[in-house]
Parts: sequence; C-alpha cells; structure tokens
Amino acid sequence: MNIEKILDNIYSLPETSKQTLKKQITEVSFPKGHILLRANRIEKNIYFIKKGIARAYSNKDNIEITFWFGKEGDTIISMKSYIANLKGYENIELLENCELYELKTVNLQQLFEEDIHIANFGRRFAEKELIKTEERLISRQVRTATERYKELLKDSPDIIQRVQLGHIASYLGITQVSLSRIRAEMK
Amino acid sequence: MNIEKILDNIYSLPETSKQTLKKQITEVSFPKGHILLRANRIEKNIYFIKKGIARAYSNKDNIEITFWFGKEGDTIISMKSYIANLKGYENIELLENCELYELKTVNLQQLFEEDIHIANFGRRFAEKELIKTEERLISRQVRTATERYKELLKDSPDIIQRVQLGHIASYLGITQVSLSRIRAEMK
DNA sequence: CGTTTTTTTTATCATTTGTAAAATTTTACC
DNA sequence: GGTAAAATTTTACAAATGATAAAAAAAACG
Repeated sequence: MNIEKILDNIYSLPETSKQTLKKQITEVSFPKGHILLRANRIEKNIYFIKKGIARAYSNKDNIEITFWFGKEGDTIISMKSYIANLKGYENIELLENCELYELKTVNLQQLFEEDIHIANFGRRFAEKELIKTEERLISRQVRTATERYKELLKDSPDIIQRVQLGHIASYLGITQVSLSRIRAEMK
Repeated sequence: MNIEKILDNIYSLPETSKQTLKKQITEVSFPKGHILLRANRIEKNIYFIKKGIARAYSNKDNIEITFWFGKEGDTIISMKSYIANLKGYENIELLENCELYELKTVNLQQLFEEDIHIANFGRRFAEKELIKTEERLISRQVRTATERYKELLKDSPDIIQRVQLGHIASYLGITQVSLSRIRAEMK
C-alpha cells in the first residue's frame, strides 16, 4: 500500500500540507524476524507498513505476550514514546520481510505546531487509533476467547493465514492448547 | 475540580484560545443513578467531571459489564460518537450525585478547524485517552486478575472505596465471588 | 433504633482452562 | 526429495475459576 493512500486513509490533507508531510518520509526495508522497536526505550521513529506484517509483544516472566498485529496500511509506533516521550512497553517483530515508510517523530511534532491541517491530521490519527484500541479492550472484556477468535477470523482472515497460532493464542489471551481446542470444536 | 484545571491538565492553551473554548462549556448536575449516555445512540455532548464518579457498561446477555470508571477531572464521552459520529457501546451511569461540565461536540469540532491551538488540544486529548486505553488493554493481557486488582488498589484506591465490588469485579473481568476470594487471600 | 434491602463473603460442586508431554503435521533447507 | 526443525494438535491430569445457594455483614430508611 503506497504512502499516498495510507495518509489519505488517516485524514484528507490539502495538497500543500500533504507534500510538506511526505517530504519527511523515507522508505526502508527489513527482513523477517527483525526487531524494529524495543521495549524500555524511547523510540524516535514511527513507521507505516507498505508491505508485510508485524506483531507487538511484551515479556512477562520470560513469556512473550502478543497484543497487536499490523499489516499493510497500519502504523508501527511506540505510543508511549510518541505521545509522552517515555519508554514503551512493546517489542515490534517483523513476521515477514517488510517494506516500510519511516517518519521521525520530532519532525512530525514540529509540523503540528506550524500547520493546522497537519495538527488535525495528528488528531485524527490518535482518534482512529483510540477507537481501534477501545474496540479491542471492550471486545476483550465482553466476549469470550472463542467469540474473539471468530471475530478475528471474520475481520482479519489474513492474520490467521499469515501468523502462527502460538502468537494468535497469546493475542487472544489463551494458551495454544485452548486455541487448538476451539479450532477442533469449530470443524 | 474546576474547568480551568481540567483543561490545563489536557493541554496548555494560550489564554485567548482557552477563553474561546470555555465559552462553549456549561455546568450541569445530575443525581446518583442517572444514566448520562446510552449505548446505541449517537451522543452529542461530552462531559468533564467536576465532582462525582461514574461508570461505563455494556449489556451482554442481560448482564452488565463495566469497563470504565471516571472520577473528578476525567472525561465522560462516547468515543464512537465523538470520533466517528457512530452509535456508541457504552451506557454511562453516575454512581454519585455529580457536577459536570458539558460541551457540545459540534462546537468543539468547529473550533478544531479554526484554531490551531485548539486542534492541538484535541490531538493531545485523544493521545492521552489513547495511552490510558492502551495501558488498560496491555494490563488486561499481561496481568492476572489478582495483579490488576492490586494495581487498581494502588492507582485508584478511591475507586475501591466509592464503588461497589460487583462493578469492580466486572471491570476486572472476574465474578464477584472470585474477587471476594482474592480479597480474602490478601488479608 | 429496628427493620428491610443491598452488598459481600463463604461453601460446595461443576466446568473451564492450564501444564506438561507425546504424537502428528507442516515447513524449511540442504 | 529427504531430513531436520518448527509448529500444531492431542491426551491426561492438575489447578483455577465459575455457578449457585446460603449466611453474614453493611447500608438505607422510616
């Protein structure tokens, strides 16, 4: 997915503002398995996924807990770093060879102060991420693991195709054995 | 908590912008038990809590599932309504007699287009809510119910004082009986 | 202050989910 | 294509959590 479309999906910027923003963005590539962002660091860049898939995870008692998947069009970001300039909780691992668009946080923040359209772009970005995060939180609270698996299957069938089930089980908050049981019952 | 302080906590606005925003805000009061916002509606107002406490809940198979508590300084909002102009998932119940500041969403959105400082205020607001929501999601994924109870006890001891345990159990994602067991073990 | 209602705790039993290990299937790579 | 490695499923057993009911405690109210 190209950068033009990714930006437009977030907020419809006037052409001049869009050009200003695009000037700050470069293309980068990393292989499968690369750790793009690390927990307990203040990360300086954000990324948009042109091609590939990634996951965010935290370590808890030497166990990796996956809590996010991203694919084409999604943003890879340490929210804590971006918003509060604090160390983040997430490691981001690329699960496929990835092509990414890179943007330095400081440059974006500079533009927020100078251009009202880009400020509203930034507002819209945070708002959209907020809705997604809230939806996941509520889903987690209200639905059972089985329901959430079916929801994922419906909303993101490609995630289930492209990501190994151990990560998906972790994301759903259950063990791989439980996920196996759920899948067996659905046949 | 007065409106001056609430706004300042979100984003430090220049005095003229702050006055512009404050002109759109009025004070209202409602009794304990009042349902301020309802699920499956597009809500037109947002509220800041001057005094009192509230919870958000959804209904699932005739059971109320609480997923948020707000107190002095917090914002009561249907994110889906505010951000996407769509019906929200939450009912908001006031758990005490409340004094609130009311702001019409349309008026705020108008100001986002006109005043870069207010646009950045809106960005900051969404970003801060995002961090809070993300923190809760990760906490839910990474920590056990017992750990989350202790976290709540540490971060918001007043919630546990002021809210009945049935709501807190629901918020933690466990039954009231389980919460009782957790509390018994901690003595 | 005493009564009623609501909230919280306790006890018992059933169900779900987790842990560990083995069996099977799929994938990666020489 | 064959072998090794990795991923997934299955099984057996243990631990945790839920459902239900009932008792105890606390709060609300005349």
